[in-house]
Amino acid sequence: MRLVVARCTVDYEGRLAAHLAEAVRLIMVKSDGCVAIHADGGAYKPLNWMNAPNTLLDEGERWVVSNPKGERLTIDLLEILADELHEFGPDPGLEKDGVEAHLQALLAEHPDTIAAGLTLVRREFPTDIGPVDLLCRDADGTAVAVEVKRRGEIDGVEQLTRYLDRLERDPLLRGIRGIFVAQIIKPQARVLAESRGIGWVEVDYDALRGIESDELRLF
Amino acid sequence: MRLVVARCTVDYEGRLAAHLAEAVRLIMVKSDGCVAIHADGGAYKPLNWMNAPNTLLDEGERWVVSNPKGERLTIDLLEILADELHEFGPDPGLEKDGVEAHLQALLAEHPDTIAAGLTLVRREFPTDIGPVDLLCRDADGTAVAVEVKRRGEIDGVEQLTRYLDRLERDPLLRGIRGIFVAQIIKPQARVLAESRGIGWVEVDYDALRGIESDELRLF
DNA sequence: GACTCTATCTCGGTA
DNA sequence: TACCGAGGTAGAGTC
Repeated sequence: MRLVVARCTVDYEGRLAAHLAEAVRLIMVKSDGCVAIHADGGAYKPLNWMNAPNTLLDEGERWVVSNPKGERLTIDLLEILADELHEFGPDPGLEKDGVEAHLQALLAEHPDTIAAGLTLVRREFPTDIGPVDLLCRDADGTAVAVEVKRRGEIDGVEQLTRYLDRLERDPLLRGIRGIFVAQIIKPQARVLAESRGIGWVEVDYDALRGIESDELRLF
Repeated sequence: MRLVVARCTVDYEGRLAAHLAEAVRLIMVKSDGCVAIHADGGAYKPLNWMNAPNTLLDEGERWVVSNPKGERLTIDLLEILADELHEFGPDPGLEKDGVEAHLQALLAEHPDTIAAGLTLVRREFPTDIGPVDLLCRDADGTAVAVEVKRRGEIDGVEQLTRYLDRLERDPLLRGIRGIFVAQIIKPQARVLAESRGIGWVEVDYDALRGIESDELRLF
């Protein structure tokens, strides 16, 4: 990784046009060629960047980074304050725990925490516009499509509505109803769900994990 | 900005749990206190980060960054390869050109490029579920709600549908129709729009800019 | 390759 | 402050 601290101006031409007036910034060039310009504040997101694959043309006081899509990042270096190269070696990468996929897996194991009597038919049940998170049956044998989100917002209700629309056309699933499940469901999403006859349930992730670990303890 | 290159392990506990096994990485500490851990490859996004406001507790070989929301980032430094401090000064920030707001402004100036005879009533016309990009009238005096996107996808059609649903309840707007406008509209979005009686138009951003600059040239 | 959806989304606006 | 919508969304997974 090459780290350059320099007074510079930057121009990006591509999906939009953007300009950075003169200031001191960090220019990070990673070993895969991607370039990021950071200010000393704000978020983790750089002011400007160029992902790999690209080609960096180093003309000394001007760098031009361009990629096959026709995007171009031009960096004019007015004063270089530091320029260092570091060897990093490989990175094992990030291990995550607690994202939507995990919540979905927990719910698939314990569908009755969504609604009493619910049993799982299949996870990621396919439709022609994408897979439904959980397809279940309730105690009466009625099909139930479940959409799982970490945070329940209006988009999720729209998504479930589209799935229900498709699934209703399948004779085996006729009469299907929907349940929107999330750790927190925003008021607007609740209202929209209710107005469409879709149920909604807030689930407690930590409680689900608790059930899981209790069961593991039995073995 | 403090730049530390170190062999380290990192743990994040907060909105999820995440762990980074031992490797050499860049630890960036910006002057507003935010911390980002970068690998030497991949995208511009750091592996782990903590935004301001937060507090960094430096215990030498262990840093603990915590924030008021209860998130915590723990960095264990096994070997420090570089540790530098740079003064940056203020940053004038990024100037952007060519985003949706600009497209909307151009279309508001030239509503007839959307459909012949269209005149603007108001930009950002309010409804109780959010503002419609453009409210217009066509040559017959019929109200027309226009949703503008840079890229036309299914979400935009859903959004416009919700607005139309609301606007139809206003006696002054009864009979309102919708037009979905974008630089590129995906086939699925077209089909959905058509199935709901919503019109769609692809507009040429550069051509609109051309009209604009031609007009400026007259002054 | 195209499409879909998640994200510690981030970021900016507004009420 | 919370809510809402845009993003050069990026990135992963699937088909």
